[in-house]
Amino acid sequence: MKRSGEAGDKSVTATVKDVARLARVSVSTVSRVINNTVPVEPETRERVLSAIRDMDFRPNLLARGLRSKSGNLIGLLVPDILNESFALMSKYAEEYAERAGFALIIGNTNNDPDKEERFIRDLVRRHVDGIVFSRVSDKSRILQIIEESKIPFVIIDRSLEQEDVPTVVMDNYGAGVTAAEHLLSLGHRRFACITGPMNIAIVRERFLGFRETVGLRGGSLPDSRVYEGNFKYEAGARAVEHLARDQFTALWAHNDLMALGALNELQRQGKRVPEDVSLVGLDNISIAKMVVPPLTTIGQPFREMCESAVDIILRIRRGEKIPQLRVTLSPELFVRGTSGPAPTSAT
Amino acid sequence: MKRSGEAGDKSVTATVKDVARLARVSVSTVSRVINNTVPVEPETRERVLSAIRDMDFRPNLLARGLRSKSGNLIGLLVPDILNESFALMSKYAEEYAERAGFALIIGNTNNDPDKEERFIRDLVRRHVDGIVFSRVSDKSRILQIIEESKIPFVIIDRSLEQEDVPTVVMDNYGAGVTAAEHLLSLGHRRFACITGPMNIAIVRERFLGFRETVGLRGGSLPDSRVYEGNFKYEAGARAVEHLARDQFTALWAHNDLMALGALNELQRQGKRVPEDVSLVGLDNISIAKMVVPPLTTIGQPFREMCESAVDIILRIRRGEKIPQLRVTLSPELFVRGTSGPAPTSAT
DNA sequence: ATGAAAGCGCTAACAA
DNA sequence: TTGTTAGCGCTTTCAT
Repeated sequence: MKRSGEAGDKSVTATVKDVARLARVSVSTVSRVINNTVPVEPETRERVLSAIRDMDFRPNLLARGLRSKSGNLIGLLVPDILNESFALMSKYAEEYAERAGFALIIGNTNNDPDKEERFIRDLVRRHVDGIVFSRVSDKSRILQIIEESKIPFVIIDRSLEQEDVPTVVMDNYGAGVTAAEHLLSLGHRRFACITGPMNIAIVRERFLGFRETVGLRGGSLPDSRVYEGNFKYEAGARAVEHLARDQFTALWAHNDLMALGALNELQRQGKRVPEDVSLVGLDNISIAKMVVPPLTTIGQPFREMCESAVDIILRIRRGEKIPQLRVTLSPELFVRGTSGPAPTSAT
Repeated sequence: MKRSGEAGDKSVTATVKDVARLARVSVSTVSRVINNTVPVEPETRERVLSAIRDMDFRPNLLARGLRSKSGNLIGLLVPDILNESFALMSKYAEEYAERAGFALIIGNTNNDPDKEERFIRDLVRRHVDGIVFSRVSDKSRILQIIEESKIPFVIIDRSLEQEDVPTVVMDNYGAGVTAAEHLLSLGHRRFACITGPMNIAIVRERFLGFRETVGLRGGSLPDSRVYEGNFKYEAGARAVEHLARDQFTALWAHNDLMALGALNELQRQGKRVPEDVSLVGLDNISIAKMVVPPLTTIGQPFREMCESAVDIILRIRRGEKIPQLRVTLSPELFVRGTSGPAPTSAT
């Protein structure tokens, strides 16, 4: 049995053809009504719309995609969906994509360059309208695949050495400045820092902003008080063990997980936070405000970053010129319980 | 300029037609080689494969989907991607889907029934091969849409009143039994419980398993020591405030977030954990092992659940009969630092 | 074992 | 303003 074409036949998905028949117009007119491309006689238009309603017609996105090269789908690649920051990115990106009439297909690359490549290839085969990705690997091959595909793309949260690629990032240098200024304003002079992996560009930027600001304002941050971590909780604890013999009153960790690990180890050592040591994190993850004392931290502007990323994709797609290839957004400081005045005894 | 068809022309995506021309066969033969449908002369096959390699040909999934009703895509709907448990589900589901040759499109419904419906409708329009979803709303409309679409689906993690729907869940009753038995074996007799919202079926099951086991083995759990929470951190703290005047030595929270809130409030009240009160959670989220003392908890078998869910989708798709409509998997107990022997003074 | 041709459901020339 | 028609790139009869 083929489709019957009768009104009210909702059990089988209706097609433009069915709608056309019911509305007594051609399929192209149906298409015109759906897509608002060229004007249609109001009366005809009404007939079509009513037929669409009657049959509960919804255009097959595969057919549309095949024909018009747009399936209203945007791909998002994140390195680790278990990381709350990336889950947040997924959430916001999806919200903005939906608002613009696009669905979002999320790929969790699991920090695996091969998987990242497989994902990109899959997205290309699905002819997505754009790809937003937080890049993990530096294999230029991936960038090449995506550039060849002519699919609009934008890199989010991690910046590339290359400058000619659309990118949306937090002002990482600024985050370092913010952390330093907050602690300096509380009277601290002896600083320590737990960084992320130094081979990541944004990590170096964060550190630079922090160290330069500390230096400029008379604080001290010798190399012995800098610990290179890996963004994991355990690294924070290890860092504090490592820094234990050194005297410092202010500590900035490059993410909240390491800050939490550091907090835990500081307390285990009998140090009071913030009375003996002030601590600042970065990310503003949800547990940050649950620990005791609640963590002072810097929040990334993920909402704005995602909005901007989706917006850039849509602009490129429409053939618009992008005013600035690199969008930099400001971090936000959340002052809570782990930062306080520098101990007066410390000189 | 149309596609050139020359070997090595990778800048424009090659099509079956290009491959056919290069291999000097018809497009149908190319299709046969790709899909291994009917046997192809080894020599011809080699020619085709080599052409595919040369042109870096990858079938357009929209075209394939349009024609064969399968775009190798499975949809996953979760109520909140920020919830680590659902992020974990996304991760595992994606892994198993990829292993089976499918991509996963993740939808974050944000606990919004309307959004859930929009998502389902979108997935239907994309003709996905299956839908896995952790259901939020009880609007039967959604189930109706998805059933009408004839797309294979399975409900994961949340069970429905309806029995005739493919479902994969943890044994929630068993989780309650496990929690109770662990605490009973440590000598506890005076129990308390922080539950999730009682209108959720799995919450009632958890509670039932806990209460029945406690009752059967001579423990006490009066209604005054049962607090209905909402799965959030703050609810755990509130619960403990509420239960404060009551004497209990063992507390089970229906998720880790509430357990952590409870732990925090217990410590604030000066109660020692586990010396005065033993505490058990559920979920085994990553921070569970980071707090002090590390949280004893029950882990959901998400990995197996996702594997099973994807497997069920694929079976239905192949037209196989599902042996059991409802798959129930066992939880796992992780004994850590928040549970210990009942205080001897407590009678 | 292989090829020719039809067609999935849609959009976009091109005509009228 | 509307209809006719030709594909998008693939799979799948139906012949051979």
